[in-house]
Order: sequence, then structure tokens, then C-alpha cells
Amino acid sequence: MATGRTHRPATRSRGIPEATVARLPLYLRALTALSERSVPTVSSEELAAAAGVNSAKLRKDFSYLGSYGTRGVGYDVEYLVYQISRELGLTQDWPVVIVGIGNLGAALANYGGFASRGFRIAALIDADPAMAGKPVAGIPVQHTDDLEKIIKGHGVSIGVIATPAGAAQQVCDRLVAAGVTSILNFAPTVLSVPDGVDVRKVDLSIELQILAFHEQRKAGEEALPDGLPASAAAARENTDKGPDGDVPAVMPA
Amino acid sequence: MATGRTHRPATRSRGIPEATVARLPLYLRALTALSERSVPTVSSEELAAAAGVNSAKLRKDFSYLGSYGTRGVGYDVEYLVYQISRELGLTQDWPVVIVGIGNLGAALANYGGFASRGFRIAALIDADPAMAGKPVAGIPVQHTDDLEKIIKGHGVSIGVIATPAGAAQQVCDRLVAAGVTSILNFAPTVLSVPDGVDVRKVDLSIELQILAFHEQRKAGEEALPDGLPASAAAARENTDKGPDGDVPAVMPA
DNA sequence: ATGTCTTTGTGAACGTGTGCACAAAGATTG
DNA sequence: CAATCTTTGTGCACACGTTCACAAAGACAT
Ligand SMILES: NC(=O)c1ccc[n+]([C@@H]2O[C@H](COP(=O)([O-])OP(=O)(O)OC[C@H]3O[C@@H](n4cnc5c(N)ncnc54)[C@H](O)[C@@H]3O)[C@@H](O)[C@H]2O)c1
Ligand SMILES: NC(=O)c1ccc[n+]([C@@H]2O[C@H](COP(=O)([O-])OP(=O)(O)OC[C@H]3O[C@@H](n4cnc5c(N)ncnc54)[C@H](O)[C@@H]3O)[C@@H](O)[C@H]2O)c1
Repeated sequence: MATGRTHRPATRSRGIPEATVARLPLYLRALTALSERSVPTVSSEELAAAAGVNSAKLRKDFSYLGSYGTRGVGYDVEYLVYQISRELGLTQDWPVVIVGIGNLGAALANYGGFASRGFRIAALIDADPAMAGKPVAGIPVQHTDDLEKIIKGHGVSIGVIATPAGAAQQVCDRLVAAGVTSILNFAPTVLSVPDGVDVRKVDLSIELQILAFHEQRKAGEEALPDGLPASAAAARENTDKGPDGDVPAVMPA
Repeated sequence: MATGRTHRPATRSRGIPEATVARLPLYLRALTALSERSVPTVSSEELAAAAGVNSAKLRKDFSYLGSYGTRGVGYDVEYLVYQISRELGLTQDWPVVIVGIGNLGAALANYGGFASRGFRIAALIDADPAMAGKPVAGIPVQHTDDLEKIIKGHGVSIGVIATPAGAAQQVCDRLVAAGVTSILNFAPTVLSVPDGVDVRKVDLSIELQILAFHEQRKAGEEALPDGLPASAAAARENTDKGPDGDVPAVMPA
């Protein structure tokens, strides 16, 4: 998420905030569920509850797309599903390649929710010659040597990287050189890409570490009931190591 | 970030901004790499480059933790690794359970970067009786019936949900009732949890859809001011066909 | 038509995050 | 010790995001 902000004077409401874009798939999911239950219309309050957001936020989000609601009634479910799908570019099918068919890559390939949302696995690619030709999720794995040919042959613009971290940048470079302009990276590495290429990352460790941070905070707060956040301040004070750093300067373990 | 009622902004203590917390693991990763190369000190500029962020942002982030740098020199790598680890609560080992040992759950269990970052897989849990006792990643899978016993026995406070969407809320409720207060959710559902429980989600489809949005914008910027009639909307709603895929989120009435 | 009732769409206030730019701190050199 | 050089830590301004609160739009009943 570092796409150079195209400073568009907003001729029309064409500038949808990034935070809104990130929530559209959430709305779409909730709306699809309603659609399957043949619910004709939904209010911002109901839909917001289903998507787990504030209703005012939802209404403002939709206002960036246009005025698709009816006052006093709500939103037409089918119509909104279509509008959001169109906005997200899901009315077309996006061919996707997955590179690195190990534990994670195979799980991704087997993931059903992939195809049901506008994405199609065009190819699976791995560097291991022993894997070449072996089918995973019904799709034969192809060798990295053919990466460029595969990308260009299928007109792939979205790539998923599930290789070890050490190989990720190299794979990324090849993908980009072959024409991929959007990358979803599962490897724990920072990827550098040229302007115009989007990278999003999914990192399990980071998520867990964020949870651990809050978990620790919760555990420390139990001591003082309803009190002021003196503990945090005190803990930080400690780091003002005295003249002789009594705090170990080396990490244990 | 927590789902459910967020009326209370969660004790906005003298705390570290959420955006900063989310970057600390990134810094930690970069610092660990430097540490392994025995680099003694690093400047904000260098470290920022390695972590893929702006150096001013990095310095401001660190300023919330304390004054750990030396002007004219930079930051002591080992010391900073320790301080960030401590802040994130990684100086202790967090036992984690994974519920739902299918394609994804098994991949997560096999993921090495788990243990190397302060987390330990305490148990693997699945509802399939056929899986009980079978080892995955060297750990025998246990049945859901024993979920509460397992959680309490190991003092687990972090749970990972990798079940189908339809089972996620139910699993979540049981985890929370058993004492789990942090959940990492891979199922495409909005989880409701009581106050005090943190939920973070990882959703592949959402990431891909966000990429598709930007991809579409990049590709089709030449024309199409749209304005499609509503009739076209009704004509195309055939996008859903998930035979099993993910069970759509149920709406709380 | 008129009135009432529901719910949208949005202006405005507020909160959070980002990045510039620079004074101050400390290392280092002469 | 003073001068110089490097790099931190942060004040400030601005951009972005969230939430409140309410006028206006439209449905629906009478
Ligand atoms: N498994 C998880 O749950 C998980 C979680 C978070 C992050 N990750 C990350 O995802 C990545 C993959 O994890 P995994 O568990 O599947 O690892 P894995 O070792 O099982 O699979 C890696 C695959 O990548 C292939 N590969 C290696 N170099 C390649 C190259 N240059 N080009 C193409 N393919 C190449 C290997 O042959 C192998 O099949 C790792 O970076 C890991 O850190 C995994
Ligand atoms: N595989 C992926 O790459 C991927 C990507 C994104 C999201 N997801 C989501 O992750 C989840 C798991 O995906 P998967 O591909 O591993 O599915 P899967 O069907 O392979 O595995 C699901 C596992 O959960 C177990 N399970 C079902 N109900 C349970 C319950 N009540 N308690 C405990 N265990 C239960 C099943 O026995 C099975 O082993 C799904 O919600 C999926 O939508 C998967």
C-alpha cells in the first residue's frame, strides 16, 4: 500500500478513500449472505451490524460510490451487490498465479473461496523440479523456469508469493518484470517494487505479536482495578536506566 | 480493531498508538536480521529502509517507547531488540491453540516462524473424530470435546481459528468462555466477542479484492464514465455458485 | 394532499496518523 | 576545550479517518 497518490482534483466522486476500499469486501460478503437468503432490502443499521462496523461509517462509505439507497427504506441488496462488485472490479475474472507450492501455497490453492469471488487460479508455480507436473487442487504445478511464459500467456496481473522469505524478492522481481502489477505476499519480508505495483502483505507472526502486545497489557492492568494507567508509566520509567545500566543490554535467549 | 461493541475506546491509556504497535514487529524483524549479522548499531535511516517505512515515522514510533537512541550514532541493535520484545510481550512464551486442522490449519501448524518468535503451539484441535490422535507437525490433534480442558490446562490466552466460516462463531464462543482473550481469525466471518477480547482477522479474499480494485483502476482509466441502468444489475447476479466454499456469515437478527 | 414516520446522505467536530524541518545532544576531531 | 559533524527526538501543520447529529427525502397511511 504505497501507491503514489494520484492527485486527482476529484472531478467526480472518483476518489474513494483507502479505508473505504478495504471495507467494501466486508460489505459485499454480508450482502451476498443476505442475497442468498433472498432478503430484498437492508438498512444501513442492519448491514452495519452484519459487517461489524458503525452505521454512519457505512453510509459515508456508500456515499463515495453514489446515492444507492432509498430514504425511509434502505438499500436494495441485489443492486448494491452489483455496484460494489463493479467498483471492486469483480465483474471480471482475475487470473492469479501462486508461486511457492509448499504447505501454505497448497492450502491457498485448495481454498474454495478463491474462485467464488472473481478470482481464478491460472497457474501454480514452484522451483522444486520434483513438484513439476504434480497436481495440487487439480492443477498441475509448473516449474519456475516457465514463470515469464505463464504470466504473459495468461495475462496474469495478480501474483501470490508463498515461497520462503529468502526467495521472495527474487520471485517478486521476476513477476513484476513479466507484467504482474499486484502482489499478495505471505513471506515475512519487505518487498521493494517499482512505482505502479501494489503490494499487500499477510503476516501471521505480526498479527500474533500485535495480539501479544494487547494481551500483555490486559494482564498488567488486572492489578490496578479501574485505576489510572500508572503501571504503564512506571514500567516506562524503569527503562530510564540508571548511571549503570542495570537493565540487561543483551536480550535473553 | 476489536469487533463487537466498541463504545469504549479501550482505555486509551498513556499508550502506544495502534499504528505504532502494528509496526513494532516489522522493526523487530529487521533488527533481528541485523543482530544475526552482528551489526552493533543502526541509524533510523538505515533501519527505516530495511523495514520499508519513513525514518521520521520510525523515530517517532521509538519515541513512544523511550529514548533508546544515541544522537550522532543511532540505536544499539541488541538493546533495541530487547526493548521492543519486552514491549510486545515476547520475553515470555505465549501458548497458542489452533482450532480447525484442515488445509490452512495444518499449514499454520507446520509454520516454523511460529516458535521462533515467542509463540508455542500448545495444542491442535479439530472436530473431526478421524483426526484425533493423528500427529500434525509432530503434535497430536485433539478433539473439540476437550477444548475447554485444553485451554485451561495450558493457560492458553491466544487462539487461532481456521475452521470453516460456519463454525467460527461457535468455536469463538467456546474459546472465549474457556478463557481465551485474543483471537486470530482466518475464517471469512465477523466474530462478535465480549469487551476485553481482541480479534484480528486475516482474510485472503479481502486482500485480493483490494488488489483487484487498484488493478482495475490502473488498467481501465481511459474511459467508461459508467452510469449503468438498473436493468443490467438485475440481469447479472449469477456470480454466486459456491457449492461448499465458505458458508456466508449469518446475520444476527 | 397532508402529515407522520423511517432512514439516508452529509456538514462539522473531533481523533488519529504522517512527514517536514530543525534545535538539541552527543560523538569526534583538531 | 572549542569547533564540527551526525543523528536523534519532537513541535507543528496537514492529511486522513471516524462519529455525531440532523435536515431532507421518500414511503406510507389517512
Ligand atoms: N505456513 C504458514 O502458515 C505460514 C504462515 C505465515 C507465513 N508463512 C510464510 O509463507 C511462506 C511459505 O510457507 P510454507 O510453510 O508453505 O513453506 P514451505 O517450505 O512448505 O513451501 C515453500 C515452497 O516454495 C518453493 N520455493 C522455494 N524457492 C522458490 C522459488 N525461488 N521459486 C518458486 N518456488 C520456490 C519450495 O519448493 C516450497 O515448495 C514462507 O515464507 C513462510 O514464512 C507461512
Ligand atoms: N485455505 C486457505 O488458504 C484459506 C484462505 C483464506 C481463508 N481460509 C479460511 O480458513 C478456514 C479453513 O480453511 P481450510 O482450507 O483449512 O478448510 P478445511 O475444510 O480444509 O479445514 C477445516 C477444518 O476445520 C475442522 N472443523 C470443522 N468444524 C469444526 C469445529 N466446529 N471445531 C473444530 N474444527 C472444526 C474440519 O474438521 C477441518 O479439518 C475456512 O474458513 C476458510 O474459508 C482458508
